[in-house]
Amino acid sequence: MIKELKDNYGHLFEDELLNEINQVGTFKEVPEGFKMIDIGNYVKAIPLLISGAIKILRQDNDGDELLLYFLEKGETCAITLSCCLGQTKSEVRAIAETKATLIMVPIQKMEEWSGKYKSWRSFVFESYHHRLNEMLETIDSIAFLKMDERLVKYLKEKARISQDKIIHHTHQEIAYELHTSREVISRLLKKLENLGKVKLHRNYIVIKDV
Amino acid sequence: MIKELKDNYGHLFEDELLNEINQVGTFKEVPEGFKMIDIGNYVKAIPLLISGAIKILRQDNDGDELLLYFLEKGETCAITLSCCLGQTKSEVRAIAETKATLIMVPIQKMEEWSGKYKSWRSFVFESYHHRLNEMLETIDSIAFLKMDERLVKYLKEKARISQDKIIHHTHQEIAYELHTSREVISRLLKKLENLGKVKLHRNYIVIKDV
DNA sequence: AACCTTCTGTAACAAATGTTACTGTAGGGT
DNA sequence: ACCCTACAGTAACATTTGTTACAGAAGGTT
Repeated sequence: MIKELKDNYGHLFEDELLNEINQVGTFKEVPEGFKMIDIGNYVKAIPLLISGAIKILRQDNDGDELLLYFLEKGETCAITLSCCLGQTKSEVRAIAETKATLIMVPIQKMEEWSGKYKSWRSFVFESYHHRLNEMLETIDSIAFLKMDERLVKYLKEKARISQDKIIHHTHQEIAYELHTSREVISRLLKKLENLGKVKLHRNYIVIKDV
Repeated sequence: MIKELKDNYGHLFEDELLNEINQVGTFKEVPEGFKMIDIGNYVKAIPLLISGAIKILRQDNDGDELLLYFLEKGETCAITLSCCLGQTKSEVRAIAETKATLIMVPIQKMEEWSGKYKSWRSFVFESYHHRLNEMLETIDSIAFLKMDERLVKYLKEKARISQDKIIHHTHQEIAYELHTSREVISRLLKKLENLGKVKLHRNYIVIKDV
């Protein structure tokens, strides 16, 4: 484990802390689509992402979903950190967007390391900072953009995260994540296809020029 | 100053930290409507709110606004904390919603106290936690609620914050904060009036039963 | 090949929100 | 008292988004 840890977090943490993480952390590999945390779950460990991506979703009382943002390698989930400290239930759902590898650190270490290591504090604060900005970005999209613009942004982001010009999602799945209906997505995708920006297929979409 | 400090933060911080805050902090009183931070500003001090409320607004490139949430007494602005650490520009605007009093702490103390005082760390983490949850709440409203529901929620929140059944805003001002048009707000307010939930007047609205 | 399920395309319509345009009026300033 | 300006009311219309309904195609299963 020490190698992946060093590669991804070596520039952030001092050797002593890396060693501690190595001792108490457990390595974990999850497949695409794996549900890591659901709404209402208690969080027992802090995930440090080594590879892959995790999508974070919000759900309202009627079961309507909305994609909030992605976690990528070298990042952790600030909402999880937040839950650890307050011992509160998760307000969001986390699902592996791609196959992912991570190191799970017991939550007790959180407070201990915060007092002991400046680099850990910086990491935690930086995570919060990053996450707040992602949330602002999400709010901007929902509040200020029309659905067609949101869809384009979504397709770009998905392609970037998976490093693939091919988006393996049905229109229905996209509709869930953007919180709209399948027909609306079909309609807008068809417009994008007519503009030559995408090529539509059954179960996947090829990004051409967005 | 020590009294207000003790009253509002005494249960959170140990005496030693309270004394430090008292020494390096400066007391500040701002009138309603005072613009405390604008988008693009660098943050030079951390505000600890003693009384009153601060509203936090987001703005897009076209100048369109959106109310994010309020800060109340005993709270600080996590986005500000975040800016302090990263030395980045503010992504939001902060305006006094009511007359407010606060203690301004130089940002250099932030890191120093985080290592030194567990209570300060808890306070900072708790602020982030609270703020992330407020952001989720805001996202829920924009994503899942219709404008009429958002308006009702807005009126309730304004009344609670100002502790006043009378909302001193024009329809245009409400429209800005909810990011819609004046006509839409007038139309929905009129509906609420017909339902007996509010009473409309020029420049103010009386909340009856929402 | 025949069948079945899931996905996509699309039209027609409904509802919500945004825009334009104009009227009346409250309330402050002179 | 008169005028002026900002605010509120409202109708008519445009646009966007959501809903219903159905047809047809892709692709796997038997």
